[in-house]
Amino acid sequence: MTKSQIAGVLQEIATLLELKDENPFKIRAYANAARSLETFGGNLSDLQDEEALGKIPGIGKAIAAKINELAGTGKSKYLEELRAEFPAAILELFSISGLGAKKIKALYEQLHISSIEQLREACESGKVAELAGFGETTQTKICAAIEQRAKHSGYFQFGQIAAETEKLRQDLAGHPDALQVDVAGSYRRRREIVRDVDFVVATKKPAAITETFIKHPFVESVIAQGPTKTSVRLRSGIQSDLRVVSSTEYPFALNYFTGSKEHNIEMRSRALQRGWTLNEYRLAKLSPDPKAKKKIVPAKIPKVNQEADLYRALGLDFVPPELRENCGEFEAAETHSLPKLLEKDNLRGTFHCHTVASDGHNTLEEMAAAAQELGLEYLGIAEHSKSSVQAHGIDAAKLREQIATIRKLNKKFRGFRLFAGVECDILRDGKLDFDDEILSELDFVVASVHSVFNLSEAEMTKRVIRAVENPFVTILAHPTGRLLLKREPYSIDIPAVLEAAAATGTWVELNAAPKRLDLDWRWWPMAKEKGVKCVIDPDAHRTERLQDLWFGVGIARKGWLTKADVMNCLALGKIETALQAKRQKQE
DNA sequence: GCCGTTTTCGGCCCGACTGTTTTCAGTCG
Repeated sequence: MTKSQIAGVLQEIATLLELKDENPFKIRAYANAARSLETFGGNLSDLQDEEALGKIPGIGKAIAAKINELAGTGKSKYLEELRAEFPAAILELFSISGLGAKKIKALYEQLHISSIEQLREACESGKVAELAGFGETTQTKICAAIEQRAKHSGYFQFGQIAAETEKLRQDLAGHPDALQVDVAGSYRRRREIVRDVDFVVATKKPAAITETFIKHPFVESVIAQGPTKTSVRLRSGIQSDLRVVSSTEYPFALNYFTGSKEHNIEMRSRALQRGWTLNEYRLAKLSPDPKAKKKIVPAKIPKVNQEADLYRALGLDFVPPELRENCGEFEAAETHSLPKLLEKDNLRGTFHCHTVASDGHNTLEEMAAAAQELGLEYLGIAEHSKSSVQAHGIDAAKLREQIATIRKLNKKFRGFRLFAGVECDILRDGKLDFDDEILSELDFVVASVHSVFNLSEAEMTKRVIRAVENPFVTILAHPTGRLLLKREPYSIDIPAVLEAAAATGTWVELNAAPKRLDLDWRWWPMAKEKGVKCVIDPDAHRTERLQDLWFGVGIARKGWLTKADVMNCLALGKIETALQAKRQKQE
């Protein structure tokens, strides 16, 4: 079982414990452990090493033993016992918004409802409204939530909602009573998948801001509305929450609603250690607890005008939002060792773009012009190779033609260069789709898997490593092949691939297309530790998509990467040297 | 079930909104 499958099992245990009305802290322990395991970026070669597992925060003796059992046998006796108590489909009821463990338990015990279909029938026949604690309104809301769920999965790719979000933010910021406006939440943390969009607004006239928000043309319906908090459904299907606060409260609200939840918990516990309590409005002195054995004398509360002041008050350097996942940022912020993260302006060029020669929509000239407009000094063209028939992959003759055209075009440019490359398919056995002779004529080679995704982990890993070991391969593209919300990554041993990339000096791509964002941010700290270099590519099939680089920068920042870790931060002269050096390394 | 610069026991983040209730439980983030 993989790390993330095991994390899934731990989460399922937590959910089932909730249904059983178990001790809430026990439930939280399992949920925390699941998340902690999922996001743990450190070296964890052996999931059966209980001692190493126990060192992961949130995982103690009992859970370490269960992980060990899962890793060894693929099963958990404890999980099976829990599952036996409820019908399997009952878990899907948790995806209906407005339903939690208590209500689901009541529906199951009193109406024997254990699936969404049964729930819909019970609502339609009016039985749900008759239950104690339920009513007509709840019944109607459940019906609406079931419909909503059928229409949208509830999950959105960051890139799907970015434009809408930025526009809404601008419109709120344009309101004369809006003093400060930010998007908070997972959007601000640049998560690849978001469930909602959170706005925080500082104002003296909360009602006016709320009114503007709910009347915005993007808003489809109002879910909840109060004096400080409003929730709506946008036309795209995503939920959006607005919080309106005063200017003094703003830094606290922004910090709180940016999260992550785990980050907030740590922030609050750090406040408690200082004798303070932290909420979304302020830092306040704890009222003395008469039951406490030893008294904490609260320190004086410093003035907080912006988020950075709050971090300073808690003995921390400012933590960039992308790092707020409780994955080591506190240790680093405390010891002044947070990295200076990559900025968008650090990028000097990019690779891996397509043109009309394969499945792109623009010409070489158009792509080059668009890249220059973005201020880039170089652009690498990498059409699909002949095996990718579905993507109109090109053969050696056509590739040679393109090389010649690129060389000719380059004579016309000043301070800009096109690099001739190819996105060469990695065949089933790890051989490349072109022979070394033609690869050697190119400036760079991107290697990627586009077929036969269902190999075993061992076979897939061997296949990709074989490609990485070809001296002409410059970049390993989208290393897991995932399509967010659509296709799972193929099974592959990423640490082993990173090891091979480090040994051969092959750059690993951070594919910036919002549907990919691959390699995932969770792997980059390990990649960096192994000495692997990153390259951020938009995989653009049309000129506008060059701007996807922005999404890639967000993910690189989440992966703790700096300018020095990303190859395409090199200026034109230096990248030319680096491309040559990569080849000479093994020739 | 986890955790410890005070701790191996006794805590565990905290508030908004809703609906069904007459003071609060459930859900959500």
